[in-house]
Amino acid sequence: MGIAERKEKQKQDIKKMILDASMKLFIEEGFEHVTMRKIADLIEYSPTTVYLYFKDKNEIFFHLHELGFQKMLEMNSNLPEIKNPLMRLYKMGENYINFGMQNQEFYDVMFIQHAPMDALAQMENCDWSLGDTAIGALQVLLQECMEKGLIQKAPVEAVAMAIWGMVHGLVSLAIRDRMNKLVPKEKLVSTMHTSLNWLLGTIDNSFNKE
Amino acid sequence: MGIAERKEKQKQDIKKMILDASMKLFIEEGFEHVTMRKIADLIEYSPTTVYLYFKDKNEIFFHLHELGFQKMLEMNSNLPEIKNPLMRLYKMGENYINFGMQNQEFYDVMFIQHAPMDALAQMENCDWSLGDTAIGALQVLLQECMEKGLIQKAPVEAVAMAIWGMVHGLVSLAIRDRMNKLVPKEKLVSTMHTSLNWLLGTIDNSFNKE
DNA sequence: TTGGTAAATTAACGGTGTTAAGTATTTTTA
DNA sequence: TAAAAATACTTAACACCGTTAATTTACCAA
Repeated sequence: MGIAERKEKQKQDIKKMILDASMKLFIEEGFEHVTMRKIADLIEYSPTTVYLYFKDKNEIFFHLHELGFQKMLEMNSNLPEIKNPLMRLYKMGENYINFGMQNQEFYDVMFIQHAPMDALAQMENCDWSLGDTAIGALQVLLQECMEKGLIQKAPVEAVAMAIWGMVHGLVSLAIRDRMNKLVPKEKLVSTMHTSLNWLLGTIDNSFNKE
Repeated sequence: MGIAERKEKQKQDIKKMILDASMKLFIEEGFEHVTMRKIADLIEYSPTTVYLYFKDKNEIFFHLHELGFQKMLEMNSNLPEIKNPLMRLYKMGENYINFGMQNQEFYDVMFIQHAPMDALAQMENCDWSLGDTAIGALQVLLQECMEKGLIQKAPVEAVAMAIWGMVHGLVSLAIRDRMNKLVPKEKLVSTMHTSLNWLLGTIDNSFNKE
């Protein structure tokens, strides 16, 4: 039955077209300018056709949010080659900030917008596995650092939340225009790195010993 | 001219009615359920009348965002009585987290939503003075702590950004449902306090000396 | 060729922010 | 006090939005 296969492939192709169009719209014009009608226009179908491939708009954003995590993962592909876990931690934080600031619309849908979480709440498997995996990786890394005596021992969960909280806080405040006056635009990213380095420096044992 | 005064007062009364209605709506039903028509319904005027008192919806949210800062300031009224600046810093952070978690819709419009900043961008005085004042207070406090040798010396701006970033990151991740699985709901606030205490503990000199 | 199925569309519903034009109402002036 | 001017408010409409029901078109199997 090659016919069924081809049909299935066509279906996947159109799904991809829809996601590509959505991505184009929200990268170029921003989240709030992504509308079902504009998506339909871009792929040259009627608006209702989109609903044959996705349950609703939230589901589309859920898929975009997944693509965002994929992109983020690619950005972290330079991590495994860093042997020193503490250096890996520094780099991980810097990657996070850079990813957020260079892909603001992706960051928005991954960590700020309600839409993908609303879609998630209506799925059978309601876990935010992508996010939980990411924070899990941070916890494992922190654990390794502590075991090797590179950073001060402390409850891993609390430290992980603190670090994630800080980098997310910096990026999301910047994205939502709350840092416009505090730091000049061109120094924003470098100041964030300074803050991150300060935080990691305070828990860095080699730093404190000196 | 008592008439002009009375008219002016009436005008202010209606403005207040509009803001009260908006506040009621967004506290009880959430930000996205605040619509011009619902506001008009609540105050029993036609939708267009609202535009005679506010330029647009963003301007209404700007005023709500101001009221949020006022509420936050009230919550910090217990700070001046704390003589030890380091203890004041702890309390300030805890207040921030508590305010955000107890007034999620206010927090949303103050630090996450675009609306008030969009309104600000179209005003003659484009400074986000409320936000900048708040972060300024944090910087002054940190400066005092450093001068008295209570915490390790470091660039004030970077440390302030790190602390603000962290508490904002924690609260905003929670508000936007990114911590549902990571921490059980009932332990969320206490875990945030743990993270904050961990961060401040690492820079607390009295803590490190022991 | 016909019948059935899958895919896509048209039309519509109820909502949104916002504006232009028109109607009351109130105040000022002659 | 009556007419004119200014103020306050409403009605109607525009151009959107997400979403659904009903309908048409395109395709494949017998």
